[in-house]
Amino acid sequence: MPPTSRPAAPEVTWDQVRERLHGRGLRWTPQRRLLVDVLSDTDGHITGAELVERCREQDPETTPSTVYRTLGVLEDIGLIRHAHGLDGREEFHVRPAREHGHMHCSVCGQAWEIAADDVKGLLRDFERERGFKVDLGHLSVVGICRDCREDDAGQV
Amino acid sequence: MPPTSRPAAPEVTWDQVRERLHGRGLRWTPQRRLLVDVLSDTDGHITGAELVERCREQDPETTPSTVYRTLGVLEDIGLIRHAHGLDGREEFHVRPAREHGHMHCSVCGQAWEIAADDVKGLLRDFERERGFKVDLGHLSVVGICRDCREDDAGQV
DNA sequence: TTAAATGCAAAGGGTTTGCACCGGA
DNA sequence: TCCGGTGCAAACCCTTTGCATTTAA
Repeated sequence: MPPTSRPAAPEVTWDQVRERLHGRGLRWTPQRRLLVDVLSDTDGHITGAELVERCREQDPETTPSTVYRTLGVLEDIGLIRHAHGLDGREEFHVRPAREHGHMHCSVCGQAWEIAADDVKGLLRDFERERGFKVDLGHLSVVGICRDCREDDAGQV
Repeated sequence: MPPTSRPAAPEVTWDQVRERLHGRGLRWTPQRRLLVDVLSDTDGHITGAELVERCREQDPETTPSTVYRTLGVLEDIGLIRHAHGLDGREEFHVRPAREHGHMHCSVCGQAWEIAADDVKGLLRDFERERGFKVDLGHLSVVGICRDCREDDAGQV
């Protein structure tokens, strides 16, 4: 099972972002372009603060407020999603072709993706038994991964 | 399906907390007693800030630092656990006889408990296929509940 | 007696907001 | 032109920390 960072292969045609924005009467600015670029180089999850930092690497003028506001906009138009990491901070990720959740190891901090297929029983059961529509993109399962269990057998 | 707040029925003999603390060379103080009392009146999940507030209702002298430090201690000795709520904030809950996760509706904000039984397939699959030990107490499933789907059929 | 715990006040960190100015369309 | 976006700075909120003081055991 691969760690959270693997080769990108952006699912979204980023050139289309501009049009999606325009379609809603929103604007395409250099700052938004930069953020979109940074996001397109991201395949795993990344916090808002980290995005600010990466944008600053490209353009030191970047200000947090703009980044956070743009994140909101991008989420509104459905290009990114957020979930919550181990520490409870928001983590954004580029909305993939297939929605996925995350699996976090509380020992090593590594994270992996969870595909709908990996939890189809869960999705089905919640739907059937509770009428609850699980938001896969928001699902995060915390626990201890195989490696950490082996490294440190028999801990809480 | 009951909402998150239901009759208490504390699983833990709170009188024993004192002894657990003593057992570790830690102390039983009025402030800790108050927090433990407040916690024992809580069956769902509650944020640190809310705990501070509730303690203040009983004793306006309560200071946040003491509450947060005590929460850490109580978690260390295994009396409470924390997970992350919808907004990513830490939510503490009294460690129940049976560990459980939480199911949050992103529309109405209501939350329900998830028992091991409700997700036994998930626990088993992750164990078998990934060697991953899921931390049920940390599991939170976000989505849309039956009522909200009915109220507002056909929204994102 | 003495280490643990408290209270205060201040720092911290990420995120949000108000507001005047700027600039895509 | 005009409304959306930006940048700045300050506010916010919850949480953590340092340190002198208090207190449980």
